[in-house]
Amino acid sequence: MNSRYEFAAIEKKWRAEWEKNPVNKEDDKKPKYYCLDMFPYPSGTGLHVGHWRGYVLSDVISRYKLLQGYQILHPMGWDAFGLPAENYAIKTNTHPEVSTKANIANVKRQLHEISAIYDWSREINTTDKGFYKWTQWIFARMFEKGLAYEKEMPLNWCPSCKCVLANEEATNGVCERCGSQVTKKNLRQWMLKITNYAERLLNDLDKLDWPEKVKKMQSDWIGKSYGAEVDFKVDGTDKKITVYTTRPDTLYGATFMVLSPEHKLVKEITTDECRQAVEDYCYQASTKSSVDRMSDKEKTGVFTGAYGVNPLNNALIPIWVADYVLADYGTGAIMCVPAHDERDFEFAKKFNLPIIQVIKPKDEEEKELTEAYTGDGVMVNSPLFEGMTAFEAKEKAPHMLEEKGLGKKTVNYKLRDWVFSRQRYWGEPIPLVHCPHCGTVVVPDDQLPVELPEVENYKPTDTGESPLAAIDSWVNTTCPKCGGPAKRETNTMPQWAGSSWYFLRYADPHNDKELASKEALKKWLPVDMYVGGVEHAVLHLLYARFYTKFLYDIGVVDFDEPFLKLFNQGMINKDGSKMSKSKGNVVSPDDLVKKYGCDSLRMYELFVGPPEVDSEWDDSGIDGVFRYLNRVWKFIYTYKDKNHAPTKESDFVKNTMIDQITKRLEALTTNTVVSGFMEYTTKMIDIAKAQDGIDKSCIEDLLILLAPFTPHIAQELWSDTGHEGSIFDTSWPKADLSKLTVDEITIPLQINGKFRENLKISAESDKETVLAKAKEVLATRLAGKTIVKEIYVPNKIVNIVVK
RNA sequence: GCGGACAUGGCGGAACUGGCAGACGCGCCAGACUCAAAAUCUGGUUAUGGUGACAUAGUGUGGGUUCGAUUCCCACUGUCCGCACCA
Repeated sequence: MNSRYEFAAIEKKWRAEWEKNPVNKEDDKKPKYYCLDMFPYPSGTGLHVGHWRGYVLSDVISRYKLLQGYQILHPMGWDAFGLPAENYAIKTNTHPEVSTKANIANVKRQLHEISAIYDWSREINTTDKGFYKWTQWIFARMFEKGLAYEKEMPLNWCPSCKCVLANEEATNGVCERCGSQVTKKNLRQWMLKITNYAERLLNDLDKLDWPEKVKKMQSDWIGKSYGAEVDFKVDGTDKKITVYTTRPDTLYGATFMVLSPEHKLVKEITTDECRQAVEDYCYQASTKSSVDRMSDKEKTGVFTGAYGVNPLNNALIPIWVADYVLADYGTGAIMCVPAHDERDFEFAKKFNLPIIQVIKPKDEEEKELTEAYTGDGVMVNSPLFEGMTAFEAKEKAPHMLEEKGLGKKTVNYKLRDWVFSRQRYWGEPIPLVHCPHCGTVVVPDDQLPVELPEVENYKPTDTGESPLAAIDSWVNTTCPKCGGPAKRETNTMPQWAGSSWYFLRYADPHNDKELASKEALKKWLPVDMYVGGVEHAVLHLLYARFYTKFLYDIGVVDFDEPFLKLFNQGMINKDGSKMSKSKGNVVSPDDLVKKYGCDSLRMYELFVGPPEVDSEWDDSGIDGVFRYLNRVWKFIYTYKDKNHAPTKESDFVKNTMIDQITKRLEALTTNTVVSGFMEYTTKMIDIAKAQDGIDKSCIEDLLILLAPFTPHIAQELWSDTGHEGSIFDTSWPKADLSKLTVDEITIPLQINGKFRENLKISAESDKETVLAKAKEVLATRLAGKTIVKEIYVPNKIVNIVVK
């Protein structure tokens, strides 16, 4: 054993050994633990220290569970289809297939530097034919079950990516990928009925051990609301307008109605005098981008000339058209109660429409409203709800209206169906064929995968058509049903398609008969721990849950939630902002590994701050853990042959260390795990120095505890201290709690809540003894004062209250 | 606008269910070793006053509950995040 910690040689040696003999072996006698990272998209810029954070954490968890006697599935793969990969290819003028391959090679090299226990025999790649065959297979099942449908509607269109976007990809009216402003384009697209699953996606959140923040984001995104649909007759016609409202209690306060510009009754009810203005308005609304439409501060709108009839009191109220009403939520039409809704209030003020108050705030005089009142209160001017409070009426109104045949109780969701087709080359072809006789026909399973053809020109077009549409030899095919000439669907799937189910494939990655065998799925799934960034809270994580529930429904899997526990690691910032190439603040792990070694960097990644919180990267901080590992090396080098019988002291330190490290690791507060290592190692070294030797088991347990964090040095020292084989074949030590008791305790003494002295006293002392001793110690400070109260919290504190 | 999270030394951060604030690390200062430097080791490091043991103040601001508050409650300020006309 060398007296110096030669990390480079040690790490090289053990990495080679572990490549030959992986420490993680399958053993069906053991319980399973599936620890998964959100698989990366193979980016051209490679990994930085921020990426390491999550990968190190999941590896530490995997190795810890391994030592606890589990068989571990800890796989890695590539999310390689989709816009990021394709945009990178276009930018560098390389075919996406070529650039993706090169990027994977580079990122894979970097991942090896982490020395994680990935099972590379299970590596997957969403762009492999053997993989996307099953991505298509799942789509085919959805199509058969009626969950995939085609619809023409105004969609989010990114002019830079030249592609439609799902709602989840266009939050704030900005393209999730490139940051361009999203416009609207009327297109015929494939949709997935994720809304069929809205209720289950919402309710089952309760089952999940996920960060509350992510659950809340999902439930807000699903956006369930309770209310009523109410029918308003259009005066002088036989038509009726159905509105959705969450405040049916305020029905008597409705003074006008608003239809969205896209509402199909707009044309039919508009009077001739108003027709020109309404048509102009609707045309303008249709050309506005969603950003413009949202960012308009002033409300706009036009009167249709028609009137609706309030079903409760037959009052005639004007019907307007305004773009603040969304076509695709509720019924696309609303009743407006300006007295009790902020938006309606603003609109009424601007267009001088009447305001009728139907809720009187409690303990307040009636006065003219200067803003909408949305709180609770007493119902007024509302015969049907006489004597109720507003919130009471809100509860009861849907039912009351239903009984009267004026409306019905309704539930609405903000969640929209998932726009599933993309006008891009680099994605899974949608396995459908359009036949002039048979209509849209799904490609039979035995003809899957529908392969992505190799093309010269993969760049997106401006027409809203995929580049695939230009390849006649690929587009023209025969109908699987009638054998006649037919055309292939030319859109591809969005980048989320593969990642919505990839975690299943790891269980059985080479299966060409099924997406994964029943046995393999039963053995490994669901995922026990999922580690990744919070940016996928409503994208990938929602889609993956939807896919899993669908596969559960058709009997492919026997669980309906894919990820039991989710951990979101925080971002690592540099100089106060997110690392990015353009800011030039990217810290590469490669250099740090060279300078300090993999073990030091792993440990520092965990030490830099609480893992769920964003942290600031400081290069000099790694010196601390590097020094620590050198201290460990020197400690063991010095004392490995100086065994000393266990003492009360050494037992106490050893067992507190085991107890604390385990507790802190279970809580995933890894920064305190590392500080614990430093603290307890120092204490051990002090003991060893004092008695010139140390109980061998102290060293052994320290090394096993260190193994998940710094595997190379732990293994090297394990071998150097005369142990055969892998340290990962040992097991995680258990603290002997009986060794944690002490004879003498130190109790802080306070006077009036302020710390004054410490009292050392036998741990068995009773209250009287402690208080008597305490007063003795504090005697000079208590002289001349009157004791009002004496407080003793056993083993914690003494507080004497004086006047 | 609505909703959520957070606020502790020069810096990153500890403090379990209310009980010695500042663990651990970085940085800095001093000392040891050295011809010297690096590395390493030892000690110090919230502020103010004092040679000193010690005293006083102190966890964004103002209040409250309590013997005792970084921790609980109320109001405010600031930072970050999510949603954003969802009727």
